[in-house]
Amino acid sequence: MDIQLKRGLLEVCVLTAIKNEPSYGYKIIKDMAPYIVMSESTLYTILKRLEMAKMLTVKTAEHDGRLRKYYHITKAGLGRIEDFKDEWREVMSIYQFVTKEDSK
Amino acid sequence: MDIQLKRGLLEVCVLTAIKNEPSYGYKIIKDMAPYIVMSESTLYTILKRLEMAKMLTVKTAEHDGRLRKYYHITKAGLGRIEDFKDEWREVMSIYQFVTKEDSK
DNA sequence: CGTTATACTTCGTGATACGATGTATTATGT
DNA sequence: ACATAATACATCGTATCACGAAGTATAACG
Repeated sequence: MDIQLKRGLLEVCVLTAIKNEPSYGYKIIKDMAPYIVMSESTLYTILKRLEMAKMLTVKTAEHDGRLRKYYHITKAGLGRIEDFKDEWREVMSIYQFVTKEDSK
Repeated sequence: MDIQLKRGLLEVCVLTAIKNEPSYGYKIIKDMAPYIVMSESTLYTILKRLEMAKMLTVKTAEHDGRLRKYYHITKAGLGRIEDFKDEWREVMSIYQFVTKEDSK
């Protein structure tokens, strides 16, 4: 998928992936894979960015002797998803501009 | 509109704006304004990029004593629009992932 | 005669997705 | 038993790209 097209979607996808229950990096990538593929470096960058923006919080926990960082969505994070949905109207209007058969 | 969300759309919008008839920078911006707002620096950067990619060709012409650079779409440009439409399936699948009410 | 509209250009900057690379541990296969 | 893959996270450098700012120039308008 075109990288430019992904740019507006990745953040919201990550938030969506932790919306219903907290998750951790490795699992987020697997869960999103059927919809959108992202590299680990991208994911962890985004997670850090979302944490800085207080859209999620992090809790480190041990699982089978291995550390996992669980990401929990915040109200700001949920708000970000809603904003995205609102903006989608504009996106669809642009899509229609592109797909409408010639104005002639 | 969120700048990241625009990234995957701008190029295709520009191509769409010259799809039915050749146009020039200033007019393209005006024509697209109802759908998507872009600055002049952005547009001219994109036009140059699309020219390099041979998705459009340029013909300078005089109009009322002022120069205008008319941009004509090429087959590659039309192909780019079609590719975009194909990719839209994926985009919509992502949108549904984001908007589907909780998986519980 | 100044302001706005038309028309295009260049420069620097900030945001950001990605590949490459690295560190560790656990699981699987042969 | 030993190698390979899977799990899990982190960091660095790079390329792409939209944008604001600033500039050049002419025409139209009031």
